[in-house]
Amino acid sequence: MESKHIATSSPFSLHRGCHECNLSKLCIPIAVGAEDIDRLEEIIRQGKMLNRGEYIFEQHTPFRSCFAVRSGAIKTFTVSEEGEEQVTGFYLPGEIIGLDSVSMEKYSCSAVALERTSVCEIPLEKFEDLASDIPSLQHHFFSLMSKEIQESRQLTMLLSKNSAEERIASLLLSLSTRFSRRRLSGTNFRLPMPRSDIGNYLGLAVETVSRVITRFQNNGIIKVQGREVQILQLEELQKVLRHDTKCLEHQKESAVNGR
Amino acid sequence: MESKHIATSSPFSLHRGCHECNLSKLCIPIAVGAEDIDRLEEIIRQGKMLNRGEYIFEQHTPFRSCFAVRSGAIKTFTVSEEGEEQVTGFYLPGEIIGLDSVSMEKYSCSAVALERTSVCEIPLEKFEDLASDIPSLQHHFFSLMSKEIQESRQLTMLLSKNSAEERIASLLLSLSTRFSRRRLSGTNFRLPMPRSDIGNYLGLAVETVSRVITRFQNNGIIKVQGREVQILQLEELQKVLRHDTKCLEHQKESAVNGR
DNA sequence: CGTACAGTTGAGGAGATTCAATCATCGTGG
DNA sequence: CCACGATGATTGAATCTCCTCAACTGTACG
Repeated sequence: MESKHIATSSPFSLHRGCHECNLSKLCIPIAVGAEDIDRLEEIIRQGKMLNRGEYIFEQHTPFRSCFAVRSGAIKTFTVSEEGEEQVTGFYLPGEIIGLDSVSMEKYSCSAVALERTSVCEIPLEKFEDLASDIPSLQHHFFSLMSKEIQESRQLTMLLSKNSAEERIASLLLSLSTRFSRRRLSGTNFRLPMPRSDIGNYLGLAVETVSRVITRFQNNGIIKVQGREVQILQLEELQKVLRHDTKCLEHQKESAVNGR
Repeated sequence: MESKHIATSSPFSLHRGCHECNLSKLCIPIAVGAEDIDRLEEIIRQGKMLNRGEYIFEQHTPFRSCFAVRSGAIKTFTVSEEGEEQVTGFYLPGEIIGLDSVSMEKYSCSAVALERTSVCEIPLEKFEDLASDIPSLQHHFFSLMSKEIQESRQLTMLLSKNSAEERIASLLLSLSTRFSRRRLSGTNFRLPMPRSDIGNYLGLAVETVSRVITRFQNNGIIKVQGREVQILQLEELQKVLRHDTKCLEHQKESAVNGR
């Protein structure tokens, strides 16, 4: 269970540059030619390590940098005046955090490591200069931010229109495709976050998350053991998201049928 | 009721440049020095007029430009595969639409005029070149996009954590501050959108929107006549948003008391 | 081996939805 | 200028999904 850390966060990989990073096709370097990667590397501080629970940055502190996740997993969240936490996102290797605070005075959310995690720091001031010089880099960064807006819109839509089942199906599918992109299994993976964070993120009570997951399992769509997830019927999960299927065969009936 | 249009969208103002536009402090030009505004004006197509119901751009068509709203009001929305509409935002003068599609192949949403509206077109390709040349412009544009992410996050939060009353209070307050920014009344204004769009945007049924508005009115917080809104107690509305007050004194009781 | 925390399960209740009917408003054409 | 249909808005009643509260189970860790 801890073994996967070794692969991605060994001391060696930490000090490799963007050239060697196997995430470069997902990350910032994708935008720049080989000759410009060196300039990019110059401004990026590589491979800062964090233990579970450690902060990458904190809400309301001065904004300096975005961060690329290199290994591990991160959650971002805001805390309202009343002290309520709101999870705004989960970030996996190859993804960028801090885009919502670019060109702001202060970070608009906090970011904490959900497990042992390494990140690359992208100081925005220097980065903006570089982006002015390299049009494709500016373009790519616009694109990243634009995607972030779209994803947030997606989530908004999910929350405003979809049932608990559909929301959870959506999250599972999102994780699945994001693992696949990194050439990991899209059907067998470990949830980096506790149920409470899932609920918070999706606007559901923990109990509801738990119930829905159990329901999915009873319907043979997934198999769950703690945080270990196995997607057995990907298509069914997609159907759930499309309002096609409802898996809410309330257990009453099956109970009556003596199962 | 139609008089306000004359002020902001008379043929004259349409062909005035950014220099004279009274929205320049809210819009793009804020970022550039006086000497650079001319270069900005060169690439911006000013004052395109649209009637209510006309599209500024349509989802899935090739992305070319962002648009700054000059007068009127716009709603953006996506249509899912099943044909369901999801309103993603309302935009008032001084605000920019299309940021969620920057550096994308195609528009990720459609934009239609909610009333007679004029917009300025910002062709992104040329704009990116200019942004490379003018660091403050690049910076400002990053900032705009970042704000858009944050606002979308705000909305997500609203939908996931807040009741119907709180959501509607939030929208009213948002409109109020946005009108104020333009030095219009923040307490007396006309809703540019129908209840159905409000409901769709806030993840509520039209009936719920109607009920909550009526409730607010019964509690003396606002006065509503069709789309004309008068905020009578701004502080109370803010309290609602902070979970402080609940205005759900269900009418039952007042009915018992013989009203 | 007990404490703490994460996750599951059950019962009951509250807020929002859905369905249905009614009322209001507005632009249009006779 | 008024009647008309259409769309938008309101109100009521019944239903349902999800939340809350509570108890319980499992698991990690000192």
